[in-house]
Amino acid sequence: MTDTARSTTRYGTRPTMKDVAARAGVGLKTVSRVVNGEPGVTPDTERRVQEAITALGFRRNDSARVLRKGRTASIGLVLEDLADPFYGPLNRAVEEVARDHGALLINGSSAEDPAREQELVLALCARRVDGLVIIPAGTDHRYLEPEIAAGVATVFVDRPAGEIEADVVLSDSFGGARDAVAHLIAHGHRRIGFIGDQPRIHTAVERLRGYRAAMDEAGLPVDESWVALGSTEPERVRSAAEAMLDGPAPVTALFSGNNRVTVTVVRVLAGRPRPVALVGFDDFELADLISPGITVVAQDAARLGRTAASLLFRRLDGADEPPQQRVIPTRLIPRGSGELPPPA
Amino acid sequence: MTDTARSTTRYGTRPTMKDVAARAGVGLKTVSRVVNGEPGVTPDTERRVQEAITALGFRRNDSARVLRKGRTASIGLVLEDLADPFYGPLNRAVEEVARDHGALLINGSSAEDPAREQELVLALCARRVDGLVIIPAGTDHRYLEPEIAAGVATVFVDRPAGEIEADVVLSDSFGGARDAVAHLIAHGHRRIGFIGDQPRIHTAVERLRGYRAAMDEAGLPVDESWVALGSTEPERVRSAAEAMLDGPAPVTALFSGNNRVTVTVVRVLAGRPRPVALVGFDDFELADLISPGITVVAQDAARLGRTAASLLFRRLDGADEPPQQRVIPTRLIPRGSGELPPPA
DNA sequence: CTGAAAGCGCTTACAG
DNA sequence: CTGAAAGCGCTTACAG
Repeated sequence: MTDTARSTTRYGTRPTMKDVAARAGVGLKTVSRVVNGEPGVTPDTERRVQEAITALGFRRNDSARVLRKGRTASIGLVLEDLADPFYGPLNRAVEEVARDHGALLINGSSAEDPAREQELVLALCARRVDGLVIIPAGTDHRYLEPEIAAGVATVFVDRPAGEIEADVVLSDSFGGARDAVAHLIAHGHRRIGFIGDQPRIHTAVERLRGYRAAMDEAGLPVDESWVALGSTEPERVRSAAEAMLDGPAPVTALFSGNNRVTVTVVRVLAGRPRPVALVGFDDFELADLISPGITVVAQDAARLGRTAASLLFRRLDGADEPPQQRVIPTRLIPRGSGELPPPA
Repeated sequence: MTDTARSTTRYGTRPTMKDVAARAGVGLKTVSRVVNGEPGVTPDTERRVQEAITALGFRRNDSARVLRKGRTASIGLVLEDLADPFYGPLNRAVEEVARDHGALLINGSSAEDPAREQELVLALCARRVDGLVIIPAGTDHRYLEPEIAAGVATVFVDRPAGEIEADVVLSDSFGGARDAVAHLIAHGHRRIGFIGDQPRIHTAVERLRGYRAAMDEAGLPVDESWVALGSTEPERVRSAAEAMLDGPAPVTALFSGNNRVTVTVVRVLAGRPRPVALVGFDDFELADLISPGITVVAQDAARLGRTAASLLFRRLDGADEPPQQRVIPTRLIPRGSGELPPPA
């Protein structure tokens, strides 16, 4: 049956309310009432309509409905990479909130490319999503102004919007980084390296600021060879780490600026005879099972997502407050690698 | 400006082609031509229309377009949990293929709940997605028959569809499990335990079948206390592992049925004095940095996603072949834990 | 090169 | 309790 049915009814042949109405011998509006569970239909009429619906395999076309209703009951989430485990819990948290509000989630990766971010965001606006949760790749979001003015609720997460005022939900990158570095200092380190993400990324800059603040508060000088911002490609991170460890002013501890950097640094350190202390920004699975366990500054990615999505739906429910900034605290989790002392 | 503009133009006040036409002093169809880059508009007219578009902040409403065009240029992906790192690369791969075909991706988690899967899938059908990629939670997909008959292309991934014929892309669970267990046997083990997912999940059953086949081929008996299928909750896995290790016929090696099981088993083994061999189904980040490195049977999740999405778009492009089944090979990666010998 | 009319599948506003 | 008409914002098919 499948093949024939498929080839003959393949496209555009779905039954409509009009078809159901004709088959049930009622008006269009009556079908609409039954489909939407509105009152004012006799049980007998309702039954006839239900039978026609079942017989024809009718399913309401929500994209027609949307056109009349205004709201699409869908939101967009633009993040950097759907494959990055850091974004999984955030993604899921946004989905749960959307689901609670009866909305679907359209997802996309910017691949850290501002042009791709813009293309994706504007495609979502063209689909008339009710709102957007954006982890920005770009630094200029003025392209969103007409959309926001037209009523597209927009919340930025993890990094702030550029050149426009908008709601934003951030982790405490500065505070978390300062805690991490202060932790290493408290364990006796004086020469500490920082390997972070590209300097155009807000969190990288904030974490560098936290690193400098902790060093400064302890009265420790920072040799500029101890700071390396750049891509998170393994080769770049590896050579940055090696330069710091083997350079003229070798570091005794490293602070890595995000989970991708940490992973590479762990690999580099695993191949070395002498232990080097390490604290990483971002937690990751099994960090406690490596030996020593990796001390991290954990972000609460699920809470980041939940907070952003809740804010979004508050806006959609009509909240008309000025743009807000929410900061989610981080948590230092000691596991061993950050408590290693400097060599005697 | 933002606040006033937002509160006055908040909803439903986006400019339409009609507004653009009025402002540019042209007909509706001319605006449509300019917006869609169709030929047959003089440069001068085009310029006037473009000016009106910019002045009004017009953006074409794709959801109206969709209603006329038939295709929505969107596909749905229903997986188990957006937060699960295993699905990240699959998700991203599906997105990339969708993007190559100009389609957006609507995402959702079934939370391993058949009712929620169905609800989500039917909501996607109501939105008239062109196609669906489904990692099924349920075992009866007859509810999809009218949708498939109406032309919704559907591809199942990771687990087959239940009670209907449909395209499916699977990892070689049976072969991978057999390889894993044969590997342990080759390293001298005779008493090997298997801790897997719930028996209603197809992959769990296939992997159990692979386990039994390998044992059988080696002429080894299987004590039924060595097999435990069930939830992947840490408590369940922990007690299953402990029962096998401390029971009357203690195992010397474990084969864990998926990444969540493996993670818990690694934790259990880390707390034990005597080394126990382990091979896990599914690779995970940093598996090589734990000591010993965790030997795994790796699935190619990205290829799973890419294959499924490509098949989907082939269907959308009119391919009218009978339902296909594609099997993606797995790969055993020895890292140490699977090469541990049994105690002397 | 340009545009008026009809229609996609629903909901809204209204009348009986 | 029921339904005919108008309209959401586009595209299609056609005419000038």
